[in-house]
Amino acid sequence: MTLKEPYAGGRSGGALGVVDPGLDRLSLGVAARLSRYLQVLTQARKMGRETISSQELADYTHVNSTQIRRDLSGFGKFGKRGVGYNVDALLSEIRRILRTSGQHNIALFGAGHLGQAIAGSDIFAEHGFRVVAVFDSDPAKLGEPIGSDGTLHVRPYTGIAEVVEQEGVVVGVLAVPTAAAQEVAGDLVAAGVRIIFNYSEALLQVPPGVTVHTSSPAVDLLHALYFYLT
Amino acid sequence: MTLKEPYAGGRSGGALGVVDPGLDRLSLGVAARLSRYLQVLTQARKMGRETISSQELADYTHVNSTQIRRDLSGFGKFGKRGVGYNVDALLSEIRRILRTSGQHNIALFGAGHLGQAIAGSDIFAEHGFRVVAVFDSDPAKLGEPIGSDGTLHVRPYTGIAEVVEQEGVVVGVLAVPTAAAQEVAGDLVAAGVRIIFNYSEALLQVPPGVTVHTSSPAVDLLHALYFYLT
DNA sequence: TAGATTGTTAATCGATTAACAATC
DNA sequence: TAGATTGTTAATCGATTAACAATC
Repeated sequence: MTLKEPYAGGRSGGALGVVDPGLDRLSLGVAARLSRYLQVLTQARKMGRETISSQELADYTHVNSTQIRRDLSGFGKFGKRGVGYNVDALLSEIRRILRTSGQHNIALFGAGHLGQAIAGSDIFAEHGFRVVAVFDSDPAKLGEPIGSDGTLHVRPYTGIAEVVEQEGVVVGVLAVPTAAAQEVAGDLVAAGVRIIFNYSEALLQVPPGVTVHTSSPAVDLLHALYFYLT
Repeated sequence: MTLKEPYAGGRSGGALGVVDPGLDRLSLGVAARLSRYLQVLTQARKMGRETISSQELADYTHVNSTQIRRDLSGFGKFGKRGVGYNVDALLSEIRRILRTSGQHNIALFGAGHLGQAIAGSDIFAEHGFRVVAVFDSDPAKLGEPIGSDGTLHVRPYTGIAEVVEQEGVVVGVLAVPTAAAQEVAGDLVAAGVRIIFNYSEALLQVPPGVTVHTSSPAVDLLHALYFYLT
């Protein structure tokens, strides 16, 4: 590893020696960890914390504290020895590194319990994402208000392509029954969406170029239980 | 790496050379991946699939196919060259390796949207876990049926310790508002629970020896978005 | 000053990847 | 047979960990 190459997979920048931090492309691992730090910092700020140490971040994220210091030091010297990191300042730095400024629009499918839990979360708004449409094929739910800000209402499951185009949807979130997931995924792909979040258990078939991320609260819990119960 | 030591972190067994597979303790990484294979296999079986290749497993889990073959070959030769793995047989093998036979009881806190989504999931029953109690402090919800089998009803938020003892609860799942999470966590710890799943955004303070796993559907989505949107 | 914590190096470990013989 | 896929090795890469000087 050369001079100041950030510890970030470093496949770009290469021979320059000095790399403009924040312009280099992040590796998946670094991006994932930074977003977890961001989540803890956001919560720590709400709790009124002014500084936080790498050890505390490690306790909350289960990422090694040396790893955390190394991740951060690749982009600058954000901490104060003997004190820790300023919560507000570090939040800003990580937001800058992750380029969280952009506004990304999400379409949600399924207004059942999970869909309502997701639509009602204020996390997205806090991080620059926005749920712009909620679809459900149950006529009984049509028009029902959903989400926390009172502006969203459940739409019928029609006209996906028009909504995707008009609202600039870049991510489709599937909170539908497993049996319905493949159909919705197909419609999303046809509408031009390239990122799908699948909270069902379905094994989705999508063409190359479309990314599917599958996870659900119950499956997550299940995976983690294998860790802890042995 | 010596003779037949499974590729599994291998901190036990050591000099023996031949290690009884299935009795060795799994590393965290291997256990996590095996449980993901299990999830895909379970779904593949429901879809009527008889065999599956390491490449297909890789597509669905985003784990490298060589890694999958290596994970599995540490415990035996389960595949057929040119064909792939038999879904049923591999399911049994992984279940045996993960010792999924045990019955583990879960207490759920919060009967809101997320709580109902979790309680209503049939994943737990499929994998040998059981939600034995659901608590909520909202009097309007008391006695309400919850879950898919009709036997569970929402309990008032009292007598945690008694329920934990009588029902043999080993895991507490928090699907409560962020502001309430710390109080419930404290009560769970006092009742002797050592594994807590936190679906709120709270940064929980727990004594040493207690494991907290924090994640929520919305936060998961957020983390993953940083991958795909750049 | 004394204690705490960062920033950084070095060593080790586990995961990823490419490659390919074995074999179904 | 020919094609496909496993089981396995070797090389590389990224994560983890220990250690510690720098310094707040």
